[in-house]
Amino acid sequence: MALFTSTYLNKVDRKGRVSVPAPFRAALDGSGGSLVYVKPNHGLGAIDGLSEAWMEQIQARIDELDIYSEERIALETREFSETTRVPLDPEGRMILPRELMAAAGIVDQATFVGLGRYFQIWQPEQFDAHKARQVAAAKSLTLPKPGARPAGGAA
Amino acid sequence: MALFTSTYLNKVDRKGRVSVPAPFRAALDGSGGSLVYVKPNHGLGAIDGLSEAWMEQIQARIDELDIYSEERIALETREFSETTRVPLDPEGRMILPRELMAAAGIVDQATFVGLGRYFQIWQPEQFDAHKARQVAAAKSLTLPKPGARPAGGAA
DNA sequence: TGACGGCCCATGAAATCCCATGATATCCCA
DNA sequence: TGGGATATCATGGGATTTCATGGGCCGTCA
Repeated sequence: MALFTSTYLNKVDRKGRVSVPAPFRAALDGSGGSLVYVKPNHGLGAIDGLSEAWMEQIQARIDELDIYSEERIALETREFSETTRVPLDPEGRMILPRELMAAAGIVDQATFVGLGRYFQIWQPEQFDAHKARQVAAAKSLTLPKPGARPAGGAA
Repeated sequence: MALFTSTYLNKVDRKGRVSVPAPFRAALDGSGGSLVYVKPNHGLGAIDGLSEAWMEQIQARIDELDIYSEERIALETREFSETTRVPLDPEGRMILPRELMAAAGIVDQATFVGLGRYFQIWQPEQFDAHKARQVAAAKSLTLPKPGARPAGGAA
């Protein structure tokens, strides 16, 4: 699965269309076709962009939980009920759902941010601020060898 | 996985292209294909060059963390949002992203520095100064035996 | 009918490919 | 082992394609 990396600043035109950065398109194609799943990220005030393959990952993690458990229902609702499947036009553009644009504060520019397995779409200034915070927060974080860390929560 | 060693001074042409030293290319090919991932090294004012295999290592470690955990988001942002996947042309050249060149102070020459598992790209004079400092600092350092050092050392 | 989404076409800038050059390396064979 | 023939490499330039962006037109659905 190709990784989403780097950040790109693109314009949103009058019709609400934005070019998905070509490298992101390639990564999306590789995992299911020319479409994206978008979902509001309420905690961050951004939009999450997911590939078909990643959606399945999320489902797989949810499948670890008991059916009908409160946690599972809450997560299912959060992960899927607000997620929209968005096709790309022949030029590789997507139309951002209006509520998501509004919630993220996006008007005529959008920053696409690669985060490995998925990406985010931000109002440019908000992303700059967010990134500064995250880089500071990650300053002293290290990446242990696989297995060196107690598996988080489920196991 | 072949190691990156030695240092090379190459020209950056008008189009922003630089030849990746042939031995580095060989090492990159061996670990994923004719492409490099580049990432600003803010602490040093240089550019880090990573192989596909190395990036996959990083992703694999991040995959151990809970999705949407604060730690994971911080690391994803730090590791991927500034990292660009750069393909090599048929002659083995790469195009350095403009922001990275600017951040590293590179204009028309670049020093490629092998550092084992990865390499760096420097503005030549800055590297010379850096190297002098490093050699001095490393003078009395030893290399511990495998396993002799506790794993989780936060810098 | 009017808003919206889909398609197609057009444009300039940038990236990519392909070919060419000289300078080193490397090889081969007597 | 010398020395020419052959690769490899870093470099340069021109031609071609991709990419992001903008606009227009048309069908659809309420």
